[in-house]
Amino acid sequence: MSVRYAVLGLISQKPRHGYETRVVFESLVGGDENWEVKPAQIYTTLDRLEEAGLVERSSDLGEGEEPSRRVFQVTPQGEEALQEWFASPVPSEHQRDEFFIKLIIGVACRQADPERLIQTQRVLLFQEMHAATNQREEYDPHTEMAQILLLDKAIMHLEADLRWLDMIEMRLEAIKEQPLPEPEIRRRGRPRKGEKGSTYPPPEKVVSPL
Amino acid sequence: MSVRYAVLGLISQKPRHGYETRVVFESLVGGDENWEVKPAQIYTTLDRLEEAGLVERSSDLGEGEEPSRRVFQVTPQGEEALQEWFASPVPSEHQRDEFFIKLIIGVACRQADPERLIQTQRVLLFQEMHAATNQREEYDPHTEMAQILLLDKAIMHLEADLRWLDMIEMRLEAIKEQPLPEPEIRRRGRPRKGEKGSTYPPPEKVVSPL
DNA sequence: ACAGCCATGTAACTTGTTACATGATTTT
DNA sequence: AAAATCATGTAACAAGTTACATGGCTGT
Repeated sequence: MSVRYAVLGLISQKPRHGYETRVVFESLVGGDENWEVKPAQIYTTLDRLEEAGLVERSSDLGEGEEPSRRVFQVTPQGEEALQEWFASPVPSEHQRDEFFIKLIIGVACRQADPERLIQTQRVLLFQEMHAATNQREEYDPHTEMAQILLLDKAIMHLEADLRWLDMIEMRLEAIKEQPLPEPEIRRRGRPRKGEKGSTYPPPEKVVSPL
Repeated sequence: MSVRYAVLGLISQKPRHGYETRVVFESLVGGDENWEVKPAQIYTTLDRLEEAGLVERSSDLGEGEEPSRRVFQVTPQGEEALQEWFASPVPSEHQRDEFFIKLIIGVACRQADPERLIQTQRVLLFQEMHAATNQREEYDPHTEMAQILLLDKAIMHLEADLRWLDMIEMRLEAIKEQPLPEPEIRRRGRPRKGEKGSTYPPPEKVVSPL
């Protein structure tokens, strides 16, 4: 969801074609090693933005140069969508930790050695940490601050993941003893008199506390 | 990618049908509020696992009960795939921070107020932190350790995000002064003699340092 | 018989990736 | 002319979400 609006924003700043959009985006965000955007994604997002009416083909192609490149400019609706995007905060992604589910299921099915799982995971995290801190030092704090900040975030999250791995290891014995839950499985059809309601509740509107 | 193998693992532990898989998975991971899996995803993944030959329809349906439910069991290839999954660590997700790209582009295009962006983001993070810590206290440490651990991870990441937001705020003046980069845009066609290579390099095989 | 409820699908859509074709331009 | 190189595109796929239809069972 982020690339869509990033592309829209870049085009709103100035009409651009696909390649230019990609190159500017990647240089903003430290492309090559950090946040790579595949060319195909740029072109398909441009198509989709155009289809949504947020962007349109620009007829003026600079100085008559550059034929055969589709230059896009933003439409009023595009500007509007962009403002909405700016106005709304970004919710954290839900907690879908693949490692954890692997550990839990591996333990519950007794098909994997938990110590080994944790160890290989830790090795990978250390490698990633190493790579991130090394690369951080290669950036110029003056001209490449964005890249540094992004790497800082990655490093902080890696630290958290490592500490979390320690927490898991400390409670490993307890985890091992946890059996696979056997929750109530219901037949098809309407529940009987005493049976409780759905496991899959309707959206539960959470009202903002502010 | 995680749900695919989670489903495979649960089925390898014992033949199951779609609903049972979903309910067990959610109860493993603290479903309702934490890691929700839509029914549709379970059924489609089951179809895909079957198509991939990792899972097959089980003919024995318990005690002759339960007709009209597709019960699946794992195949030898499924077991194999599962072992591969267990053996390989989970790489951290790449750093694609939507808030950050929003901030950078908003600043560069002078279309958004950075202080306001940061403030609304911080408010949301605080809310999420509050919700997470509150919910953590409602779990029973003995029987719902998995849910607690997942929430711990979420909390640690929220802490990191809040600290990171502080870092960004401290460097905000510097960020504001950074102009949109204007990298070299190349024409189509082969580059001229002196021009440097591609912005989009082939995969760059990184050899593990171990 | 009918209404309500819920598991079980199915279809369409979204974001993103992989793999491959096409086209322009320059070097050899 | 041929090869090299890269931008531009297209098609197919993957994982996940949303919306909606279907079918089986129970209560009234």
